[in-house]
Amino acid sequence: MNKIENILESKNIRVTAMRLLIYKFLAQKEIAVTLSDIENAFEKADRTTLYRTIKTFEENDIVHQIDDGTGITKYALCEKDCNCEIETDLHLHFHCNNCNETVCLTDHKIPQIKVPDGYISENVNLVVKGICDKCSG
Amino acid sequence: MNKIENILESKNIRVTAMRLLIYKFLAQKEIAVTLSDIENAFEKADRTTLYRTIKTFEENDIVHQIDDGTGITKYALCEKDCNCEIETDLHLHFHCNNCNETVCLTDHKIPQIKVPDGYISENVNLVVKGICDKCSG
DNA sequence: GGTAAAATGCACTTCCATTGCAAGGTGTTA
DNA sequence: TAACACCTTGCAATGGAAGTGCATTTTACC
Ligand SMILES: [Mn+2]
Ligand SMILES: [Mn+2]
Ligand SMILES: [Zn+2]
Ligand SMILES: [Zn+2]
Repeated sequence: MNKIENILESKNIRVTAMRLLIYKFLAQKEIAVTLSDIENAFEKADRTTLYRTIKTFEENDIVHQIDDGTGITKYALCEKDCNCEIETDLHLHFHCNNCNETVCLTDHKIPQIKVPDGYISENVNLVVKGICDKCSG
Repeated sequence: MNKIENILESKNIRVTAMRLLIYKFLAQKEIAVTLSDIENAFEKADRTTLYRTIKTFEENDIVHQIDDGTGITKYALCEKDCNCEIETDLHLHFHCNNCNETVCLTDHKIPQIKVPDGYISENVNLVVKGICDKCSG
């Protein structure tokens, strides 16, 4: 029934009111959010709590961090069964230069990237910048 | 003879002692550098001057900015005849998780990336993280 | 040399990320 | 249920990097 509780419990994270609220907030958003976004959505809560909640989610593969080049870290819920840490599962991110929103393109996996001899690839970050579908219409 | 002077002049940038020094510093480095790196190399100079010098270089396509995901902006000299702004000329960057250094892989161009219908790609940032050749030996 | 424009240096600000510590909750076990 | 350990939350403070305003110095040009 209460899916979110189950998800948290499956990761051995305590279910708290704050965590449920933040999880719901992330789930309803279709774009990556900054800590400030969360802060604005929960003005009663302390910034530190929100920060540490997100960090807890991140450490437990509930959210992944996105560096879209704006200089501000963004976060988005992982897909269910996603394996963020596996290189072949990495999707690309799109940042709109017009509306400034960043989205996960979860079904656009990052192609295999060749690196020179001697280099070992462990992880790839691919961000495309441009105009999103809402803004290009 | 004095190549650097020529480069600066060709971009209509005044030749100053500071700019020559910083250009030389960047040229001798084979890795991308942070503002702090430059700061440490020129302790007599003011941080703001170094900052604005780099910005001037950047605006005139003498250096390009690199966001390798560490959260600290890095800079590297552009290749001669490079067209940083042209999407097809973009090369990938490699960040070593061991020595923390970031390098331009200038002859590894970024492949064409497909984006969903309605999205327009203007720019791509591709950073591979892993172990560099010096560290993997 | 004199002048205007550009570069430099200093002080200050802003913004985001991160930490220490104390207080409040929760769950567990005797 | 009472005590306890452990986790979570809130508040205050810090740190690092980026950026700005303004006065002073330097440069290019006449
Ligand atoms: Mn994503
Ligand atoms: Mn580069
Ligand atoms: Zn948009
Ligand atoms: Zn290395």
